[in-house]
Amino acid sequence: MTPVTRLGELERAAMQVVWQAGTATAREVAGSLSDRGLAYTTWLTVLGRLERKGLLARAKVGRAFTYTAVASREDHIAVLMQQALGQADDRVAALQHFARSVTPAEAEALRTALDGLT
Amino acid sequence: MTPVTRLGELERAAMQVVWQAGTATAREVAGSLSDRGLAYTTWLTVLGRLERKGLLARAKVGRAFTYTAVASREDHIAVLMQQALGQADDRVAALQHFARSVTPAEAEALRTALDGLT
DNA sequence: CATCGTCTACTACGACCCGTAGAACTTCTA
DNA sequence: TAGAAGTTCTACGGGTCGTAGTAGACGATG
Repeated sequence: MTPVTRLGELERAAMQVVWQAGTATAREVAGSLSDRGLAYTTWLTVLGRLERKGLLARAKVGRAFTYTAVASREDHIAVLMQQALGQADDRVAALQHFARSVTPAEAEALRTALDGLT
Repeated sequence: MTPVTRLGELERAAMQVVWQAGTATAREVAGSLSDRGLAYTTWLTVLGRLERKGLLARAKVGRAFTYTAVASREDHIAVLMQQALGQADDRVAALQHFARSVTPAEAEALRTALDGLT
């Protein structure tokens, strides 16, 4: 199982912007991350790669493309966590270890989320 | 925060062997994974890289080195999961999503693990 | 219609990672 | 002391990622 999602630093940054914005053009992403001082075409390349990887979808709006995340940030993270978990020999044991690594507030949130499962 | 652990396929396989065995020499790892038909020195390189990455520690025993995992598999996995979680904007929301992605049995295990927290 | 600004596609390069392994050096051991 | 076993060093080829230029498409504008 080749890891579904192997992102670089720039790619992750771009995803964050798109997730935050819901939808964004290349220019908006570039603007949002202009503190990095990178060329506009760099972001075009990054967004293109993210699309090829299936993380973003794009649609032409006017003259430009608009990028949207295929999965929500939370879903994406859940996939990553499941991927990590997939390396476990004993998934239950791994989950128990993980449970011990979250903050009390997060533990509480997890508990209620688990209780909320139908 | 540069991702602490970015492993390749061979590296992961070697880690699995070491975790399983508790401690292993290069030859033992090579033997365990001999179905891959790789040269002994390939495994030496892989183990060396894992040591450089801080995942394995080694100690001379007789003429050969013995490799041991620095962290347990479960701890390692918990770190990976936390790393994924670290990309969340809202950790609680991400955890809730994750909770919905585990099997019922795992949910049950998680619940009891959480209840067992002091 | 000619031109300019915007946007995209294509191409590229260097750094680094990983799979893969040979060559050479060290060190027991018979 | 020669051979076996083990290790270190070096290296190469493919892939990913950061980074960006160039050229081409398309629409607006005088």
